[in-house]
Amino acid sequence: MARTPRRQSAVLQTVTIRDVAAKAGVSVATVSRVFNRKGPIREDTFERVMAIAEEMRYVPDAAARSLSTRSTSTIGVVLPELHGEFFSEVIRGIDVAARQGGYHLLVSGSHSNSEEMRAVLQAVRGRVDGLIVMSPDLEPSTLLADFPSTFPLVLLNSRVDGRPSITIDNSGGARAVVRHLASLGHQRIAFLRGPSQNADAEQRLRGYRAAVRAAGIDADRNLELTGNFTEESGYDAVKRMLATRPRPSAIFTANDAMAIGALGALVEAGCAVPGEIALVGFDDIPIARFLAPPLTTVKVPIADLGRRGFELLRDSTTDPSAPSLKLETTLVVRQSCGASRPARPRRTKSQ
Amino acid sequence: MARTPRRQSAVLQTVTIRDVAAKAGVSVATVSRVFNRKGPIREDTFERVMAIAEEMRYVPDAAARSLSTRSTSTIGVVLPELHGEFFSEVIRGIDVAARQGGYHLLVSGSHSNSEEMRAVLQAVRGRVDGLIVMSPDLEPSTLLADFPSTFPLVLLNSRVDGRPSITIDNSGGARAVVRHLASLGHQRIAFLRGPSQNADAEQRLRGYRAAVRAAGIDADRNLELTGNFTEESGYDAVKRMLATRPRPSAIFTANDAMAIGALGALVEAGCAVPGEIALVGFDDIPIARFLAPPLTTVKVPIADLGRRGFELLRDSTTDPSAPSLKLETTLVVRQSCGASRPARPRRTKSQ
DNA sequence: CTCCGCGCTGTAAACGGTTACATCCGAGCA
DNA sequence: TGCTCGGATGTAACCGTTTACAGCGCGGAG
Repeated sequence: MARTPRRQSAVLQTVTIRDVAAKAGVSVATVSRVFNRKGPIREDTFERVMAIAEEMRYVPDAAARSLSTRSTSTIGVVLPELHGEFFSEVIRGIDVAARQGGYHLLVSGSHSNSEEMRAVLQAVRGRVDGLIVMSPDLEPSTLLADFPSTFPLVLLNSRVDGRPSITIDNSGGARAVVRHLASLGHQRIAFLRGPSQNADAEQRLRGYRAAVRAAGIDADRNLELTGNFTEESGYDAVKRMLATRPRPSAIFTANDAMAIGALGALVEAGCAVPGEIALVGFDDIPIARFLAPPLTTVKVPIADLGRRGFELLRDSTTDPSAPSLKLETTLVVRQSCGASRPARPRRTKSQ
Repeated sequence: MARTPRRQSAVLQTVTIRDVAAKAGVSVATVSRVFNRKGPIREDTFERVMAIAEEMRYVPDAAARSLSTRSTSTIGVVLPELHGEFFSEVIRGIDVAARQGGYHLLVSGSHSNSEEMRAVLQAVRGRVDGLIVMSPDLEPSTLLADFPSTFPLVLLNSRVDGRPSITIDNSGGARAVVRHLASLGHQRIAFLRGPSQNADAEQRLRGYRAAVRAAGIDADRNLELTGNFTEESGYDAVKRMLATRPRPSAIFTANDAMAIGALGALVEAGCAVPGEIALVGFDDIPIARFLAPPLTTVKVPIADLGRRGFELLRDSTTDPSAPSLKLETTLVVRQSCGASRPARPRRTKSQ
């Protein structure tokens, strides 16, 4: 009862390891050994197999190899968003490190709610050897509940017990800003908060509060304005704030996007920056230095975040000691804070 | 001679379709049919298998499925770069469309030279069902040489005979700019070129030339300045140009990055924009509207590029008629061209 | 009552590699 | 010459699915 052998979907390569073996007059094991440079192979056998393989345009099938090996050589990257300077920079950081290490990247973004996020995590798992997850808004511990603790996984910008993670020194950055402004003589420094469920936003807030207390300057809770990381919310918050008295002499926004909005509101109100009110942001997105005046802000090492994330993932498979680490942030003084300094625009990305 | 059975690398799931079948008292075929909703299955069998699978936390193995099915459900995305607003927006466009269609994204970027590019294409192939490739600088036809013409593949922003592609109406956009400037009375419009091996750059140049000729205004070849899409090159070129006479009354740059550099040079020289010299860019990157003055430019539908790319790829597998298409660009008039108009900043990305 | 057809399910052969173990072969040695 | 030993290679089980085909039970037609 001859079965009709299944034939592949036309599109992919037709030449298998068996074809190569037959043509080279060796066994499949030998061909496999040649391709993986494993086990003892005679010089001339090696050459011959390679030549034939080349000639036949043989490329090992990734799926078959994965099935046998139990390892895809790809890692998954799950971000809340794919769009924007910030995330693309993270991905790039991971990409260069990963490719160097012989890994591919399976990315996925745009998961607003946790249902979607969970689904994506499930789908991606099984196709990857490890996962880099960034979930600033959603509580990650619940999302990761049904990942065995042995599954290689590193978190970016959030922490879960027992999982390695890479975070940013948000608090330190915020403290540096407040110290800097205080040293310039500011007594009333307003803080424009980010969304309260966002971990970064909360840490920046805590840094602000700690530094204000430490500097012994005005700690009025009315100085804390609410925003949600969007430019619009920055505009609105500052618009409202300008109607109140006494005004702060400086505004520190929890991210640069809100600083842009804030700047719009200030300019609209005819309020000189930094003359009447100084302005400082957080993130150092590329636009920051093109604002008028160029924005003083906190630089976060975004690409590093990605690179270190990959490295940590790679290492965590061999050494599960989970050495989470925190990356330094640095204050970038431009002109919006009042400590003026010239700045010639530098080269940026094309297109 | 009992072989020691191979056991998986500890990390991944241990429960296979056989385990589920055994526990549910059915055969593997039935479990498979339940999971793929294929073939006739009795209601109660379906429920029981599903329940057991859920309970055992069974997740089908992607590699095995791929091997059997000859289809990963992922598509590859190869870009020259991953960083920046432009590319991240392309990826996002692809991502949302792909996820909706049940596909995953394998991305790869940062290939400066064609050797690297070729290697990446090889590595990615076999792991994906199709490929979306963007290679504005490198000649794509040679890169794609050893891809059988049946391999599903679409090109972004470049064309190769017999391959479906999505391009942007660079020429039309450039013509619109020149027409607009001419209608404002400009007689001498300089053009700041992009790198000559870049296809987009060349098309924009051609559009500029055609429109200048059509408008019957000054077509002096000295009006064509050389640049390479970087901000720096824009700065340098305009700096040099300002030393010559007669000056143009408007500068049209082949992308926004160069416009930023150009603006820097103009401001530095005390040259009023648009008062003395009008300025127009191309791309409409997000920074564009935050420049002082806000930059008039050509908006290219970046996310569409990605989405349409995916759709074309999906369709091309069933219908290989390769309906390449060209996306419209639109002129966005802000203030740098002299046709003033107010603009309230709108909401942008957070963080 | 027999036979047919159909709905549901089971069996086992692929899919294309990797790799444990067996085998072969020639050199070195007693 | 017979034996050992190790390097090079072959054989075939196994990775976890999908799916062609076979089988079974049952209701209705003849």
